Amino acid sequence: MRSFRFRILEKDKKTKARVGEIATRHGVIKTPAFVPVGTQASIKSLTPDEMKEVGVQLFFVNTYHMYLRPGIEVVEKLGGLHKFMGWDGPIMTDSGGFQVFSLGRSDLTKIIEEGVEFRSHWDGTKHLFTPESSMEWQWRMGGDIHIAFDDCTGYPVTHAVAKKSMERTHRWASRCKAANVKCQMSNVKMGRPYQALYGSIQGSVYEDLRKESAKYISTLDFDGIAIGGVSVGETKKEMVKVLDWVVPILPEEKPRHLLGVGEIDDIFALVEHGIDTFDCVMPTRLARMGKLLGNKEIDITKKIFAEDKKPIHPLCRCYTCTHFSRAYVHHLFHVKELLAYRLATIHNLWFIHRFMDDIRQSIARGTLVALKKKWI
RNA sequence: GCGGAGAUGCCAGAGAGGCUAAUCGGGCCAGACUGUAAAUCUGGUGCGCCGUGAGGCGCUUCGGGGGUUCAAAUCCCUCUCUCCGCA
Repeated sequence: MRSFRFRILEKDKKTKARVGEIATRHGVIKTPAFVPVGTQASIKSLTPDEMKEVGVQLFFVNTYHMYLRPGIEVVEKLGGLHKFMGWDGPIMTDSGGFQVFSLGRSDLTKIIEEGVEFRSHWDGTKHLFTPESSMEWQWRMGGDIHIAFDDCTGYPVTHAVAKKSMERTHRWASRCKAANVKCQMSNVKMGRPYQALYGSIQGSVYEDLRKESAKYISTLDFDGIAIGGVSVGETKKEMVKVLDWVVPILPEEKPRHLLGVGEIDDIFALVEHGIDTFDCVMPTRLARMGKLLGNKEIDITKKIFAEDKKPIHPLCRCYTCTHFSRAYVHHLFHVKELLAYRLATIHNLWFIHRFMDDIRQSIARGTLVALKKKWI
């Protein structure tokens, strides 16, 4: 019995945008949805109550980080991710594949056919990650949606390198699928609910590779498709081209996730291409740097806000904007008070979730194009 | 009043004859960040000019004034002001 279902509710006539619902055993996700990143089982500085209040439907936890600390066993012993962190909504776990790229630049990883040898960024110890182990660990942590372990191709790379990397991702995808089948069988035996798995597409900025990857991953009967290897240094135009190539090949009825993109100006492009969910660290990271989202992004650390009585955004209804002045938030940043990061994160996530509300509504009403004009 | 210490760029604080237009911080300004080794990182921060660039040139700066020296934030004299002890 699959406690995972995706339904398309409305389609935009002018673009490929669609409104839908992903049903998981921990709740329904209205799509298109922004997925904030909570790498270490925490959206930095927020409590689960605050996450809810701000509109988080689903967020992203990283297997690599959780494996190193506190360790998969600890999470398991504490009853799985949901219980461990006190969040009862849907959770998506990433495979650790991105760390091939992000840590790889500092020589902390070594790719072999078997998987990836990681050097812990905490203490330098060596650890082997394989498609099978990533699947098992994600299964044991008990997230609702898992991502296949892929080889995230860097940028720029030659066609030959990208091809090799993509082919490895494909072999690993098959292994992930096989491992996942075993996990699901265990779930049935143990009376545990079904956990979804998304396959991951690579291929860098090469049309033939991207198309090949989209076709191959689509054949493996994943519950959803993730597009990876994007926002690794290529231009925004190149990223959009990848979507142009890939999305038409993907099965209509499966949810599509784009890995690692989500600046405000990207979101229209994603949604118009029929992307259903996308995760990004940007709103939370920018918040911690004092960059607050709005019609105009402001840097609250600037001196001009030192005595500004106005809220961050005049029309915003978030907790931060309804309770505090720019001057106060500026002060908190200035003295590095922890509350600064929290208030800023609340604002940015509230903002982007309201923005997604608008996007969903405008797709349903057929006014997406108009909304985009208003913003861009 | 006596004795002692000190006055350095927006702040704080090094420097004790040439390598100093002046270390390091902070502040300020600018930039970066997209499946988080990120409450992070990078750059700029006297004025003017030349060079695409590396860089170069000139001027004005280390409390005020005056001196010594080829050369002074650094040595000497003096004034002003601050601080600490003792009265």
